[in-house]
Amino acid sequence: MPATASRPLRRDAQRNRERIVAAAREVFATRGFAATLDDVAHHAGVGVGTVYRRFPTKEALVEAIFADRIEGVVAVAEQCLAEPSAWDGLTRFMVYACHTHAEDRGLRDVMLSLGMKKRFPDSGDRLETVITELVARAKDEGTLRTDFEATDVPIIFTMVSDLAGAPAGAYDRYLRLVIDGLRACPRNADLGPALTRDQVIGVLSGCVPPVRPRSSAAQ
Amino acid sequence: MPATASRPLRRDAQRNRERIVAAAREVFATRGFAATLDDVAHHAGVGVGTVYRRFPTKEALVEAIFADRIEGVVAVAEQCLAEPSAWDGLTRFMVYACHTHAEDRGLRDVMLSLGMKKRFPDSGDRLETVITELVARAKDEGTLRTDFEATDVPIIFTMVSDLAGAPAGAYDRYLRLVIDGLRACPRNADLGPALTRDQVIGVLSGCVPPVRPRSSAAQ
DNA sequence: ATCTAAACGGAGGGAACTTCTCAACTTCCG
DNA sequence: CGGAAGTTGAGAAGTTCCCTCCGTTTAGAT
Repeated sequence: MPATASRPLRRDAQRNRERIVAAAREVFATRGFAATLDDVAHHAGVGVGTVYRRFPTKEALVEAIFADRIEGVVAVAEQCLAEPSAWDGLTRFMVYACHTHAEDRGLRDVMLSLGMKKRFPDSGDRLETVITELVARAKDEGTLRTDFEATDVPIIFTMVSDLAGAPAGAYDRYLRLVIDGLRACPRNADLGPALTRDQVIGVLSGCVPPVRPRSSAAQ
Repeated sequence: MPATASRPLRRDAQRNRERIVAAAREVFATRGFAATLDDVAHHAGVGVGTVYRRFPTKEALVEAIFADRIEGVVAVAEQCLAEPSAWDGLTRFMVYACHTHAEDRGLRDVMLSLGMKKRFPDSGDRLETVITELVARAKDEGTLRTDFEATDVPIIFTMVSDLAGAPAGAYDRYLRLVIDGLRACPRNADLGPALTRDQVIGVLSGCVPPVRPRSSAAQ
């Protein structure tokens, strides 16, 4: 699916575009939004100017790169809804999501900023709907503790994805630990009230670096 | 306990020193290591030059401010060892530590960087010893899952302290969730091998900003 | 009241980062 | 081969931040 193809790119330009996209995927995967366009350009073996010719802003590059990945995650989430066991569906989704976050820090950054609806608002909506459903079904089933809420899911993603840079399998260990705490069990502590959607967004925006590193903090 | 008091400070200097310390505590508490000395100076109502006269580097200020706090945490940890129930001792320590982290982001940053032994190496050693003991006792007691290790403790601190900026009580919710996953329980998943000490240090250094914001990433 | 060493302030040096531009050059392709 | 499309990479312009410098103020002893 080429971009708005008003005219086919010259062959070398096309080749460079592909190089840029490939390099950007790699660089964003390891450094997340913190990656710079100089990095990307250097990695692709082209000048920065070339990157800017193809993608007017860093934001545009991010969108070009992650659109399909995000859709992929949403698709998996929707598949998980079809799982016969609601518990398995929910946990399979969480494991899958954390796995992608650990593999690709850029994807993590995009996904965790989905709630703000600045990028990919449609995918964001769909994902929210699915997660809400997944949680509701698992509670109905009786396997998920009843004081768990859909808003907890992205928070857990944030917590676990701290470990993205860790040696392979580390995030897995802690995700399993957390999931073991999610089971309905009489010995469980009482969690108290869940965070509201807005509170979650507040927390997440503190954990995801902005695409443009300029602005820092309010007062 | 005045610093190496070769000569008593002039009264105005002493007053300013105290103001600086107080302001630094506040500013570091909210912004962590990311706080700037300009911030501190402004907050204290003095010029930056005054801060530098009293504390030769930012590092020195950090050490002056957090030495006693760190010792306080270590002391609590040691008290927790005396708790009759090993489980209560361990969890009380974890809750306490996370509480302090949520209240004071600077303290969090210091504590999580303790393992590198650059600052407060003695307190760091003592804390490590106590945590190891706390974990061992709870496993002996049979209340803590046997695949949990002492190296997991600081990682859990990191995960939960992501939520430090969140509305009051948020970190509490997720800490309780994680702790519920720590109980020995036949239904638990198998966690697999724990992280080594070095791996933990690697993870933590990725989560704690450096005091000096210069260096970013290796190649 | 005077005087001097101590303390002060805060502009700005310098280093490290960014994103993004532009004028000079190169490559493709009809 | 001519010219449009593409490339280049130094650097403009903007951040942020640590720390220094030095003219000015002031505490406090005489």
